[in-house]
Order: sequence, then structure tokens, then C-alpha cells
Amino acid sequence: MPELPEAETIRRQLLRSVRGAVITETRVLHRRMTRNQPRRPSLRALTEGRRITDVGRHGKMVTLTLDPPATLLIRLGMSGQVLVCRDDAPPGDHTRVRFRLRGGEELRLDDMRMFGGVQAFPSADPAAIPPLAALGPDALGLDFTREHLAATLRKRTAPLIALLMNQSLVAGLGNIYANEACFAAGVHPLRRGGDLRRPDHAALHNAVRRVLAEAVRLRGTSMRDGLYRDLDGAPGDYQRRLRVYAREGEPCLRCRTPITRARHQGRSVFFCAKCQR
DNA sequence: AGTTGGACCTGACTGC
DNA sequence: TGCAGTCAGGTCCAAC
Repeated sequence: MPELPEAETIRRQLLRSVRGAVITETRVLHRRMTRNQPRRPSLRALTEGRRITDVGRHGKMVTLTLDPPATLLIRLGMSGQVLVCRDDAPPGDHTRVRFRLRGGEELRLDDMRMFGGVQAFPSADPAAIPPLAALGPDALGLDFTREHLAATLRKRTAPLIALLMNQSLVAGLGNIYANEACFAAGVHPLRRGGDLRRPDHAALHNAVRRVLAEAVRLRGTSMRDGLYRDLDGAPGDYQRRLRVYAREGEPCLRCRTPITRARHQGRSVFFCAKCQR
């Protein structure tokens, strides 16, 4: 599932493969993918004829900086896949948006479930791009400090797992890494945010960074449903390192207690009832 | 303002 | 074999 590590893997590969390329033609194969784009300026007007000068990321969002100045925002949703291929390669069943590049290549967004999307803005300044400005600090960025985490959780009554996945508080965590970070910190994911104490903040902050950094190193997590693939079509390797996610009933790797699965707001929450308090 | 629950979306899987 | 039901989850929106 595309969370920060998967988005970062794609960002790095895009940087190598499309930086410097000029978009010559933009085609939207399914309208849902551009549901957030205003009629004017249109996606086409903001992308065609512009050069990709940089590829960035904030949380789970991938940004292509264009020249003349504009920004193309890519959200992977839960089944989004970015591909770079020849522009004459036939589109797949789930190919949704195609950006033809000068020189015969093409940047594509495939997305079976269409929770993802693309949106372009007439500025290269992140502060001028509302979806980016609404995000909290990137979970691997310098602004995500232990103090920020503590202030964020203070007085909150929602469960920790929900707060960690709230992108306006800290950007980059989805269900998999939020569950893994809670385990690594030894904190129960359903505790109210405001109930955490200073040692919890320190452990959790440390755990978030450690888990995400390791997942980036292993190029993300690909579960059995096979939805996440990188730019080359290769799966990530972090699924081998999962310690609680999707391990209901299996022994905790620290204490052998069977992992518990609970439900919160329709999402699965995984934890060790003995190691996480 | 913070929190909660449903809707969106499609393919894989399960049980009868 | 076929079909209905369930599950997965990022994000947005309405309701409390």
C-alpha cells in the first residue's frame, strides 16, 4: 500500500528516469482521476509543453516540479502505480492518465481502485499548493520532532492509530506503518493520544523514524494482493519485516503472545496485547 | 474543534 | 460452477 516509503521509492526512480523530460501530451482516460482539478486552469494547460525539473515528495504525495513553473501532484491512493514506458505500449486495463514525453517515452498512472489522482497547480511553491500546505510535517523530515509529536497528541481523545494516520498532523503514515511504529514503540495503538507520557513520545517518535527509514531502504511493502509495485514493476521487501501488520494469531516476535486484531473505524488494528500497553 | 462513520472503488477471496 | 457477501484502505464529507 503506498505510504511514505513507497512514495519515496517512486520519487527516487522518477528522478532518475524523467527529470529533464518535456511533457508533450496529457491524456486522461478516466475522469475520476482528475476529480480535484478545476476546469481552469486545466491539467493539460498546466502540463503540456513543460519540462520536469525536479521530483519531490511530502508524506505520501509525489510532486513533479515543472518549467514554466507549475506543480504536478500525484496521489497513489491505495492501488496507484506509476510507470515509465514507450509511448506506443498499449495501455493496461487500469491505465488512467498518460503523460507523453518528448523522445518517445511516456509517464503513466495506473490505478485499479481509483482512490488516487493527479492535480496540477500554476506554481512551483509548495506553500501555494493547498493539498501540500494542509499536510503536517513529513514523518522523515527535520520538522517532525519529538516535541511536535508530543504537542500533536496533547489533549487528544482519539486513538493513537487514528492520530498517526491523520495527514494534517504528521504526513506519511498509513495503516501498515502506523501499526508497525506502535509495536516498535511498545505503545498500544488504541490508547487515547492525550494519555501518552514523555517516555512514550520519545519511543514513538524514534519508532516512526526507524520503521519508515528501514522501509525506504527495502523499497516499501508489497502484500499478497500485489497492489504495490515500483516504477520497474518490482515489489518491495518490507513485508518480510512486518512484526504485527496482517499477523493476527501469529506469535509476537518478542514474547510469543498471539497477535491481536481489533477494528477501529472499519480498519484493522494489529498489536501484541502483552508488549503494547 | 475534535471525533466518528459512511461513501467511494474494484478485484480477490470465502462460504454456501 | 456460480453467486452473494466480505475485505482492503486513503481521503473526503456529513453529522454529532
